[in-house]
Amino acid sequence: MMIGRLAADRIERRSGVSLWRQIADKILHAIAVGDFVENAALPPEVALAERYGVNRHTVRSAISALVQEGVLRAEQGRGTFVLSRKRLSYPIGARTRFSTGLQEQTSERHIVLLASSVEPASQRVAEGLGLAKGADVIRLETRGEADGRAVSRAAGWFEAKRFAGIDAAMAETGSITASLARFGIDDYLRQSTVLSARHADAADLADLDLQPGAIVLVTVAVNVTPDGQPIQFSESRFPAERVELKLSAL
Amino acid sequence: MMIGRLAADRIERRSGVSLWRQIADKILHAIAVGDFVENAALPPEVALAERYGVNRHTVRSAISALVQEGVLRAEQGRGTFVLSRKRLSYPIGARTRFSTGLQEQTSERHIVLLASSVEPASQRVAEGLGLAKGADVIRLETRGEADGRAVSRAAGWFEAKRFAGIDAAMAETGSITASLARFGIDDYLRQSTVLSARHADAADLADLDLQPGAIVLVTVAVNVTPDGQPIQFSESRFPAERVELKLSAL
DNA sequence: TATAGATGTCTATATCAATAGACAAATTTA
DNA sequence: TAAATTTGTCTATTGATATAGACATCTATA
Repeated sequence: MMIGRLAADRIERRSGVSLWRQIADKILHAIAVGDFVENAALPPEVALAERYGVNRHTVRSAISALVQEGVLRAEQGRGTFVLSRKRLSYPIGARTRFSTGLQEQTSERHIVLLASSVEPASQRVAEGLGLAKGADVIRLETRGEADGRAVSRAAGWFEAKRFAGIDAAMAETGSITASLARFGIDDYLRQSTVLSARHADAADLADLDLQPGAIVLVTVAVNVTPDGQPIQFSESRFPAERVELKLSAL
Repeated sequence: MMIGRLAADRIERRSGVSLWRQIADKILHAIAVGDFVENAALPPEVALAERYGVNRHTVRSAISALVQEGVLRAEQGRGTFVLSRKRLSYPIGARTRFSTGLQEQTSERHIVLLASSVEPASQRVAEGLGLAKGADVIRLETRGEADGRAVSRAAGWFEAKRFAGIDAAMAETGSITASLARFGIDDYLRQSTVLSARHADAADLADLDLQPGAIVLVTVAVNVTPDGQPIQFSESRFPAERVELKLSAL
């Protein structure tokens, strides 16, 4: 049998994605995988240019974008250095909680409530929560942050009748778990999670402080009480360059 | 409290991703989400141009790329029609199997063995399988296809000593489950799954028949026997435009 | 059979992306 | 201190990307 060929470090031209963007992505990937080590210097520009088969100026465009993003720092005469940390590993399982899973990887994390509103349930929200379409639901828009970096952006929907005032509780406690506890929910489980990925749109870019072209992981999930009552429908977006999802307790 | 603003259907300029590529991605997304319906006509080019705030010719570039990909069909004088099907929902859970989960969504699916080889275990493979680094492992390179479309591309590693000949079994049966059965493994469980997403690299583009700029979901997983012995370490890539991952039995 | 509405083709122009080469400026090393 | 290495800046050229407008061609419909 033949031996599978290794994936070449090559670049696609005329693809609608500029070479400098592709190379920036490769450098990000190399950092995430550990090929380029934190606090160490990247190979010099001429070496990278040869490695990727492009002009040195093209490599410089990629590097300058990553400097802009805060991933690299260039020093004239010395080299270009990796600043960025490794990706966080966000656990997803039966008892997915924001804070708990990141405890060991970060020194600080919290959830910010960006906005809240009452609205009629859309088709999918109604289905997820087992309500009639159009029933009143409360929507909470939140951002998760860890060590000063945005790591998630989520919308959560709750039945308005049952959870009236959860927006205030969330604003006060900064925790979904603590807010639900005020409504007598001491425990809840992840019933289902659907996962996809796409390019960040304009809203993601602003919310998660990303650069155009970035990728977001998207989860759509339903949380239920231990006896199976749906209590929360949510859609979360994670910046793929900063977060990987670790599916646990399967 | 303020009401969260809706994500605008807007476009990023000077991002390294050309406008036509971004619009092609948006159209793909709209199809996947059901905004543009299968077999129906897209809005006319001038309407799309206005909607996305670009020139009609830019929309035409996006459409012509998708026609090239086989997603759309343009007919002069009539309109542009959606050919592509919805995304498959690939289940991931304790008993993740390729064929079983896609049965109800597809009329035909199978796994192709592309290549196999014996190699020394890398650090992560050795860790995953609980072997010493450098121990001989068998690598199987496979592609999953459903209704004639590539839906996954995977590399699987098995301990060479214990599973000698699994490459031949795989070539013959076209099934990991059936091949493992020949070695006395009647059941196995998904122990862990780590998920990430990135832009498709050159290898992905060729293997999964994607266009540059496409996104792939990547899972790294370990399968174990019911009593916890690791038997398979795998890295799978799924084209995000064709597949979403449904995490079940959490 | 006109006419409106849709895609297809052409020309022209401005800007972005990529390559090429030369040299400056800062830092490290011999 | 001199040389080598590395990032920074500049000019120039080519091709891809995006906009703009005019008009052709095909289809469905009033």
